Amino acid sequence: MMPFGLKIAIINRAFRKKLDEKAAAMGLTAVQLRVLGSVSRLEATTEDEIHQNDLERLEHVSHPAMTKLLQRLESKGFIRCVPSARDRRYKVITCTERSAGIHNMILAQDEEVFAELCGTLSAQERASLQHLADAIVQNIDQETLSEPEN
Amino acid sequence: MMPFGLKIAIINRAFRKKLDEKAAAMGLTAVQLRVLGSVSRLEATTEDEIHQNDLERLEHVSHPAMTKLLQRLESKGFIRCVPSARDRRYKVITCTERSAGIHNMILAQDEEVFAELCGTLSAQERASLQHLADAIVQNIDQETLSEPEN
DNA sequence: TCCAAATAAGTAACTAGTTACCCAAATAAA
DNA sequence: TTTATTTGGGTAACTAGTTACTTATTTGGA
Repeated sequence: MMPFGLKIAIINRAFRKKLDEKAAAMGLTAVQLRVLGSVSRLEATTEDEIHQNDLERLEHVSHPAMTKLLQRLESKGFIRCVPSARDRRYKVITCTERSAGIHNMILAQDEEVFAELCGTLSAQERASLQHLADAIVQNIDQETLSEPEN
Repeated sequence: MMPFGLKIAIINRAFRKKLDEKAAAMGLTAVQLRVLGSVSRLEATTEDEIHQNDLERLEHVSHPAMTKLLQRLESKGFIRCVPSARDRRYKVITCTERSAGIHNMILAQDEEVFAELCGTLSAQERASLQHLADAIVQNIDQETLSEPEN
């Protein structure tokens, strides 16, 4: 009887709120922590330069939102942004000493919040939820790929 | 490997985006449509006055966010707000002629978006997803009830 | 009865998200 | 080679969300 859109919005807000409390210990917000985690994870898994563009596509977030996020992360000293030598349109994003290899810690905090939210769910239910969420995200990825006219 | 918080944020954004397209036909945003749906649904299911307070608790949204949302819905002529005669601190919210009984239509649009997002999921998987989301929302409701010190 | 605590709603200032528009650099075509 | 298109990033203006603070009304206790 409660619309699905409302459920998702409530879960999203509750998740962000819980993660905000953990992120505050580093002087960050939940969203900033999540993006920092993505930068650190990409840095650990690819040799390529990381561009703002990549983060926008990964998080399905608009240009200006990512611009402001990265400006805040840079001003707080968690990332560095320099123009690419290969193509000066691109902004190359790297972690600083302060945030190098931080993705494991951030992933652990994400899992803690997930566990808190799923208090009453069995291990099977949690796994099922992760699987279903993956499938939907994959659908969304697929759709945005097939409509590049924008 | 993708953190759950990121999955939820991506799904939430995709849902809002799809619903925004439908809501635009009425000159509303997805969030405004959702709140209007809640007002209309409460109006149809209870005899009590509907207060801003009730909507904040239902949607797990902060005071100021709801204040601004209701101001926009009122200025667009979709709801009316008057102080309660019983207790003038309360704001009584009602649908206008324009929005009376609109909750069924809004729920149908929500279900359409849900179906689009779940394109590749079986009926069992969709039902399972709804059930899991309900359980988490219930957990969140429970927690916020047990910590009223704020 | 009067004053203090509780509570509904509003305001200020901020982060996060959107669309729509601008600029600069690279690419491709004349 | 010069011009036009494409593409990455930035800016403006808005909605939506947050916390922290203020205001006003009701309630309850001295």
